[in-house]
Amino acid sequence: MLIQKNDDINLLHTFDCGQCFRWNLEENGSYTGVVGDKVINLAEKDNQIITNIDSENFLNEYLDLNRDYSKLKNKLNKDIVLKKAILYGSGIRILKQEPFETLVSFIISANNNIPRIKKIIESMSYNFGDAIEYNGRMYHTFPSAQVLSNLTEDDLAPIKSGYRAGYIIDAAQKVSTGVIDLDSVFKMSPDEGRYTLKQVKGVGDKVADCVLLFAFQKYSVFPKDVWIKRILNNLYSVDDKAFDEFVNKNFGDLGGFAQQYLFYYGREFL
DNA sequence: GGCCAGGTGAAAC
DNA sequence: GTTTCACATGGC
Repeated sequence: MLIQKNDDINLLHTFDCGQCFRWNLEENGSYTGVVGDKVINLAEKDNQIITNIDSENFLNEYLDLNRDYSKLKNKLNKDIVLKKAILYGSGIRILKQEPFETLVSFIISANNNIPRIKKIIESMSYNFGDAIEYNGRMYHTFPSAQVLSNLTEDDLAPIKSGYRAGYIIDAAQKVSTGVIDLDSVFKMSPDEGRYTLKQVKGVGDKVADCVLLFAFQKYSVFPKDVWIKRILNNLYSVDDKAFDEFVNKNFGDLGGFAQQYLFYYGREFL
């Protein structure tokens, strides 16, 4: 299936900017990922996106194609540094990812590096998710909270998540039993959502903020990790103490978008 | 070998 | 409240 290309999407930038872990570049230049129970392949060709998915609505939603990025970019472009970052990361789109998967993925991300984060997530899916065949290959869904909640830390040993195994199980149990109602976070303010997510062991401000931004569409949230601290320090001479105020004042409601552009830009050049 | 990686929890001040 | 340290694992 073809969908008319929104002229403001770039698959490389979108899948490489650090928000997601399960999209991989194929030899032919297309990207394959597992989203929910679907294996999706996407390719850019001329001014169109070619995909195996027959639901245009599904992709519009996941890629947030109905959002007018030119509008928010126009606002952010007033900042000279951001203008460069936006040019560099043109076509980044913040995906609407599944909350539980995003929560567990960013729990795994703590004190870890990206290649290993991806390996652990793939291994977890391979061991505990459902198999799907696509194009002669087997793929695996991200395991449900229900399935993970019945595992022990020993069961998780094969995925090599280290001390995070207990955190993963805690998240699965709190979600599957309803101690935490993830759906309710959609309706919450960022502060309420952060408070709710932080009830899970292994979830602090940074992990919670990534989940709020990448799964719950809290676009004002600006996840604060070592990289973005380094980047703001370098590009704006903002130190740790001035960080929060600077971010609120300069990026406001669009903090999440600004964070993604700056993160992607800064990681390449700093 | 030691240090680091998209932090966090727990135990000190 | 703020600071300090351990934490599984793997790559360099």
